[in-house]
Amino acid sequence: MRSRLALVASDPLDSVASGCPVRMRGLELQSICRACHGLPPLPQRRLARKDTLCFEGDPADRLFAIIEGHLKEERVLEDGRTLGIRLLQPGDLAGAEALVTSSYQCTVQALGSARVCAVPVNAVEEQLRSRAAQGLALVRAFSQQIVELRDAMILLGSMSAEERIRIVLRQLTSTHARGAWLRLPLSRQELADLLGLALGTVSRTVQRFARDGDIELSGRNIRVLRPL
Amino acid sequence: MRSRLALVASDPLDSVASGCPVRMRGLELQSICRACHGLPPLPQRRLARKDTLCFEGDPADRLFAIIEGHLKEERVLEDGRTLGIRLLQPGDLAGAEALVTSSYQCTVQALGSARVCAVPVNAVEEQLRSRAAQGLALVRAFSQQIVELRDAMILLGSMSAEERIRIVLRQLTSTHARGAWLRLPLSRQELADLLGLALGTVSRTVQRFARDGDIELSGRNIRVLRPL
DNA sequence: CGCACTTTTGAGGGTTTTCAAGTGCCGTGG
DNA sequence: CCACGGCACTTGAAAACCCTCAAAAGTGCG
Repeated sequence: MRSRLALVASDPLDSVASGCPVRMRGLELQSICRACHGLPPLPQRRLARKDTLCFEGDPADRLFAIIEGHLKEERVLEDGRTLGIRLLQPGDLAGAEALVTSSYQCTVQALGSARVCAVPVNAVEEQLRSRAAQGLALVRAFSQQIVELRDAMILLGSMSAEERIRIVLRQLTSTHARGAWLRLPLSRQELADLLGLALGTVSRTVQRFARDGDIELSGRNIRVLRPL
Repeated sequence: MRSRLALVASDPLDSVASGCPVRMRGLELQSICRACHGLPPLPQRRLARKDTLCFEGDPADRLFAIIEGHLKEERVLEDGRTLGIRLLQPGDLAGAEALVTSSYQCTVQALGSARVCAVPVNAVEEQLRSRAAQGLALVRAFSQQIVELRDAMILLGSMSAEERIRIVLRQLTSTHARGAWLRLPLSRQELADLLGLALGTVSRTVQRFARDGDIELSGRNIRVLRPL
């Protein structure tokens, strides 16, 4: 399948479009695409685990589009605790607030190695003014983000610890076959932050799933035995 | 001030723009504006308390723009509980999911009498294709909504009952002078749903604020004595 | 005035947090 | 090669917080 794709994609534009999760969503923001074609300036950034794309309070001048890898969007509270907002996957956008605020309101950090396009906001705005179709694509992307944030609110506002953890585990393992081992991209603490729980609660609950035979654990590696 | 406005606004377009909270945000979605000028078809809807704009699961074919009044966006859970997502005020948009989903994911209900524009999604999309500037305005509106949803997540995910209630009360009373009486647009139950708390907890906590002398209560009427 | 609805208030119980100690894993350096 | 330290994870006990259930009091409206 992969080789077939390479054969078919003789036009570099098409090949990029099929491989780039951002463009596959219909978004072709000016600078992103220039980067995809390998022309300077390249707004792409490569990140290693724990590298940050932006910190809360930084001047917000870029919109980020995830090309590859997993990242998290989070916020540090006055008392030092951290609350995760959402997980970011290829194709997702971060830093939406750059369009309405002068500083970022979240920290975006890589969970593993990742590749991201950092598009200057004024390039986005310019693009929106000149190419109407882009407006629709970006509006759709944001609309999707709104839907996801509401789901996260349901999770935080109405579910027990067990339900929250079950849902995230289901989500994180959804791409793998039953019984296959996979390494979680998040530590227990990061999971706890994402779910608004205490570290201990996450650890205890995950262990209980394991005792009940739903999953098998080996440190950060996990294997789903029964559907969660 | 009101009479002065009427005098100045000789041009109907201007008078509408200054009076319409949606247009004041730079959004001039086709059908909305036609309605504002009093021409048919009029997509405006008038609502009384408890009237709903849409139910979860309804086919999602319109975007709603709040012209007047307060509404709430909420979701009913499988077990029958209700979780509020956010409060809607004039200028806010609801039903963003219409751009990416075929059915609404929330119920939008009026807290008091309200007036709303219901713009067909395909009119919005048409507008986005033909008038690039609209894209930017709509993207900004959605971006703002994302920021607000993240704030709501912080509230649900990391704050105590007392903090949550303090914040909503602060927000609801922010437009009034200290010491002035005002009627809350929400019942205790609705407040509880919005904050992911139980009715009893809300009532108890609000009473405690009153005992501590921060506020004075008389049923659903409230008066702030000390800054919350 | 009475009815329906909302709000207050109490007691008891369950879930989650906090705090703290212990275990296992892994890379570094002796 | 093994000892060491750091880090992530596990586990326990007590306490805090909030929920559930239930009854009584208050409020608004016909």
